[in-house]
Amino acid sequence: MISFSEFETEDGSPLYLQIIFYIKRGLVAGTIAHREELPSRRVLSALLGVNPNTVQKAYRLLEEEGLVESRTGAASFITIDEAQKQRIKEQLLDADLQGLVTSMRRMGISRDEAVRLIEKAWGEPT
Amino acid sequence: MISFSEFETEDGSPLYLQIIFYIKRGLVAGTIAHREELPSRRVLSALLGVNPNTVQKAYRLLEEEGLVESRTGAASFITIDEAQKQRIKEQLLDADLQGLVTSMRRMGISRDEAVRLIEKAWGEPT
Amino acid sequence: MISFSEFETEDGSPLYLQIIFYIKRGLVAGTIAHREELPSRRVLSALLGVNPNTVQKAYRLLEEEGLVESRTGAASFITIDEAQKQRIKEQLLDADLQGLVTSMRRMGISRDEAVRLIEKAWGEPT
Amino acid sequence: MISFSEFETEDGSPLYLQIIFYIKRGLVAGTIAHREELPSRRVLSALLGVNPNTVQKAYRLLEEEGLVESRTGAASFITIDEAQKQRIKEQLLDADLQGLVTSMRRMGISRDEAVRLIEKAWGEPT
DNA sequence: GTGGTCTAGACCACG
DNA sequence: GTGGTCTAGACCACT
Repeated sequence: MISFSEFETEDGSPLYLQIIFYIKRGLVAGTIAHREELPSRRVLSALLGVNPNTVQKAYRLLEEEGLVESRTGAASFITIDEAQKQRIKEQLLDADLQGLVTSMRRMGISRDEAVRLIEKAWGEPT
Repeated sequence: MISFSEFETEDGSPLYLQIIFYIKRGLVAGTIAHREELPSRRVLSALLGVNPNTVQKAYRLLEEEGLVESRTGAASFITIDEAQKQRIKEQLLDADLQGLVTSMRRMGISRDEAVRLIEKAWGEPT
Repeated sequence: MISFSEFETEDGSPLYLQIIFYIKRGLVAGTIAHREELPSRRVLSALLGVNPNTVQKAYRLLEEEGLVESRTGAASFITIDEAQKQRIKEQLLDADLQGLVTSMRRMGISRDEAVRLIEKAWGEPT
Repeated sequence: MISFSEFETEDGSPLYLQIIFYIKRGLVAGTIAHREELPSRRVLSALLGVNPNTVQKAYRLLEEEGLVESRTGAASFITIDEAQKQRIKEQLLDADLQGLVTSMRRMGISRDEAVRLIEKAWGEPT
């Protein structure tokens, strides 16, 4: 069963997207695996303190993307292969990196300065 | 007059916030200076292809933050000092870095790998 | 539920103010009572033929004045006590009377003539 | 020359309409007469503390209604006959009375109470 | 179903 | 030409 213990709501982006990205990042890291079960809508909504409809929307979109399978009466579960995993990883990384580089460059920060800032923000070299 | 030639609309974040961040990053970099004029609502809205009210909302929030002054019938302009500039720089950097580190860690990426990815995304060492 | 059957849009004054005044007059008359529900944004906007946001603006301003309470997902309702009712009554009457007297005096109409005109406009002595 | 000494800006209705109504009420009362001169746009705007464009808009609308004649290089002046005066009087009175009666009735005020309130607001029986 | 927010276009007063 | 306000429609999260 997927754990949402590290989930924390962030900025102003829609909650259902935050849930989707949380799951996708777990898929990329391998902490969420093929055939793994998703918490039920009711359980997850209680866990995250959001509305069941919001969870449902996230699950529905993941299902439309082919990453989740649902069968009435049974738990939903993850379905993913290596090709999809690689595609998602690139998507997520691209979004993260492009945003950061654009932002920092616009702020007049050099590449080396950016690297120092990131190393500092990262903390211990995990 | 502030140039918006490098502005490009992004993902799902609100347009008025994108305008605000674009201006703030210019303030931090020094490419936008104290007493510099902002494009009028009509001009900027036409340039960005958005509604004049969206631009106005961005300007109004910047005014409430004390970074813009507006007077009916006259152009709006920037007002900023070094202390504010420093404060904004820290805010923007914090937001950028925290988001990146959280996302990449969750994806199982190591610090050194992250640095390599950023250097590659940056391109030439500006 | 508050009825808006007698509502009719008037001259050039803002629609959201007309809605506010309509409700306030009902509060003064007692035809709208404490804890009574307001029609939802969608229902009232369809009824009056205006945009839902116009209704929302009226409700929001009444909420800021402490006369309405709203909670996401639930109906908005009236909250008023006798002191507020009295204060509103005086405000409304002052506005009505001052406007009328100023206008008629400027038109060269005498007090007695004004009274006759009002009695005639009123029709049956309700 | 028409005097605007008693003019005072009111509620939220457009300034150019307030100027128009001020003039129309003077016409009805006879304190503004046929062939009387209007102050120039510049003079009146300075007198009322509003923008010349606002005065111009009021004059233009009065001209379109046939109540003002302008000749380039000369002062604008009033042009009105008894029939027009009567028509305007009825229009203004209708608007005043209907608004008052509707408002007070909706507030649950009786006809006699209304008359007393008006007499009190009027003050001395001019 | 509910209210909250974001985006959009027209009108007003002002310099 | 400028900024301020009113009206409008779509989307989001919640009961």
